[in-house]
Amino acid sequence: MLQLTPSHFLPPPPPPLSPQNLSFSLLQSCKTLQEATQLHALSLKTGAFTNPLIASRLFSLYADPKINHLTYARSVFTQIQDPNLVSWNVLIKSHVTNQRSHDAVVLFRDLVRHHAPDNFTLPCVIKGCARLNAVEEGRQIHGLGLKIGLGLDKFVQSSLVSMYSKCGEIEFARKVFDEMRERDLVAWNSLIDGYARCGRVDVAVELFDQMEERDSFSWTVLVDGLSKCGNVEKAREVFDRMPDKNLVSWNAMINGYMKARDFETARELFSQMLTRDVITWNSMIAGYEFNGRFAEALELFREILEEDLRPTPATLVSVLSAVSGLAALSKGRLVHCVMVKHGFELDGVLGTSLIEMYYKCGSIDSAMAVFRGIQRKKVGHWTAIIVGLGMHGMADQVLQLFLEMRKNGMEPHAITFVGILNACSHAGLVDLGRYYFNMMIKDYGIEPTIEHYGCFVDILCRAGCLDEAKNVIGSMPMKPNKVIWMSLLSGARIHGNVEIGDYAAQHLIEVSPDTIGCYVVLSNMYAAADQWEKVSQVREMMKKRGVKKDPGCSTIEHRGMLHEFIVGDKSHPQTKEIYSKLSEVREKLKSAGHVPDTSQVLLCLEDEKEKEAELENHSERLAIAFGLINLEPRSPIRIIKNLRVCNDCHSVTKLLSKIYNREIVVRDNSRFHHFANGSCSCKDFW
DNA sequence: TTAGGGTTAG
Repeated sequence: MLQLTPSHFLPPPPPPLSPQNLSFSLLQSCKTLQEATQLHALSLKTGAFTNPLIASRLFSLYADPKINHLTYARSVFTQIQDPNLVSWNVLIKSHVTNQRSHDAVVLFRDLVRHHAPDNFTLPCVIKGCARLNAVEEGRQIHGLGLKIGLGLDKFVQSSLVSMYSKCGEIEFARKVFDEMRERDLVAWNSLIDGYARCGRVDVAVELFDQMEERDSFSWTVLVDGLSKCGNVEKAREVFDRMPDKNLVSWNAMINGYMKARDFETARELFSQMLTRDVITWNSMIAGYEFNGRFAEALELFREILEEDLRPTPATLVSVLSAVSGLAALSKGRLVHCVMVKHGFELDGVLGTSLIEMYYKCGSIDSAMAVFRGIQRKKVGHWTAIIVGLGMHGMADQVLQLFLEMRKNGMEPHAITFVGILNACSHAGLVDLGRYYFNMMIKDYGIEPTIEHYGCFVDILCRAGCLDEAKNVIGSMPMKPNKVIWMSLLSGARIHGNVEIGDYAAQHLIEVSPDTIGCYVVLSNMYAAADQWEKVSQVREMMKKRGVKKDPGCSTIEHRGMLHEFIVGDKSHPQTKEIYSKLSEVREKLKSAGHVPDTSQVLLCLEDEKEKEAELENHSERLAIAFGLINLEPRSPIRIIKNLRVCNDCHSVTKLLSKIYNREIVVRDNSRFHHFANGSCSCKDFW
């Protein structure tokens, strides 16, 4: 709080106490936002605000890094009559420092209508271009700088070296660097960073060795550059030689080890660190998450909370993604609580992450609730919920939301259409799929990517339009990938077209000989067509190539713990109860008239009884039995499976949802199935 | 009245 002491009112020697003098004197001593707003109010009350100098000083105060209130700064700026170049520079700089580089560049365009920019303006806006990766705009500003005689200013030049380096235009960076009359450390460091970023580590090291003087940045950019290029050993050598290791270089090393999947060494460095910042924690968490080590990521998040550190949005993005990977819904709800407690806004990327976490954990209702609660929804939020509903097979709602989205003036982008096409595919909507595929191209001018083709081909294959699918594949401007051939193969299996199945399998094995799914589906297709000799051939091929079928694995969460079951598992402490539940299930299914569908049993079991027994031990059955035993009677049973659900498990789960009057949600390797009251949301297309 | 340009996660 600003203390209004008598000296503020009676400054010696006594000039006349005009509102201007009062304000100038107070503005100089002002340090906090509260003081600034008090002065702002005072200047409005006394009329001092109408003086452009007072208004400019007040504006600079709001933009000052210590106060940094961009909204107020902008608002005051608009009220300054003819703001001078200094005020413009301050405004642009504060936008760049507040991650609003796009606005900074737009403001720069306004500025040049009123003033010639100076050697303060250009480095700022060039940095903004670098942040945006807007090399073309940067190049134009470079040209402008040359035109107005700022081409040899060392700040302008080194900002250009940095901008070109960050945008991957290393030759231009080098050119500017070579033209510099006075190359200081900043210019050298930027260039080394540029060479390291584009993978030319040898040049980076050479430049580093040539330097007469180095500072901590020089060492750090080299350590980081080497780490990023996957040369973690060399990075460690430089790091070990580094005289005063700073926090950034430790963090860079951690990232290097994480990238190299050397978790032990990353962890070792982490525990050796005497001081850590939030980036250290984020690097560890993101590293674990990126490499699929979700439980370790969540464990570190728990430690962050225990140490009373404030997570950042970057922390939460990684953590939510780790939660999704494990489908640990209750942990996800806890993270959501932490976000609410710390007052994180959901208007940006965090809203998207939260929506994704919920639908990937099987709770589309919570995903929808988050979506509805976001005040200023952006395209990313609409897209996330559309993709989520699509994965949950809720095509009607997808199409309804798509309409709503467009009514709200939102322009769908390429991924929105991936979500829509995916929904059409899961719901078997072949005509609508064609309609939206064409709408995307004609109405929105979006070039279909391989993902769009993947969905579209899948739509056609599921609906049995196999010849049309084959034609679309032939007309694609890019090489079909394994997803596309896999769709055709699966479609051929579902619709019993062995000829097209053979054709698809041939291409699939060519593109991706290690795709296990290919052999499984192919084998299932031959099995269903009673071509057992071919089934054996496929098995031989798998053996020869060393391809093994991943064992089916299902997980279920109970009281914050994840329980994992593999096919035929007998390791769970509740095994006895689980198998006795399975016997009960078998009886109930039998009385409901269920006949086991053994057509997809890959094992060459001669005996029908053996085949049936194999099905009964499928991992999701064990998980469902566990859920029936342990979960509250009315709570949904949510299961995550690593493979595609087999035909028989699908029919069984439908029946069980009716027999036990339970909602069962199964996430397989590509989508969700909501089983309730004897039917599934996928309408038996999957 | 600005005090510039260079490093780590996402």
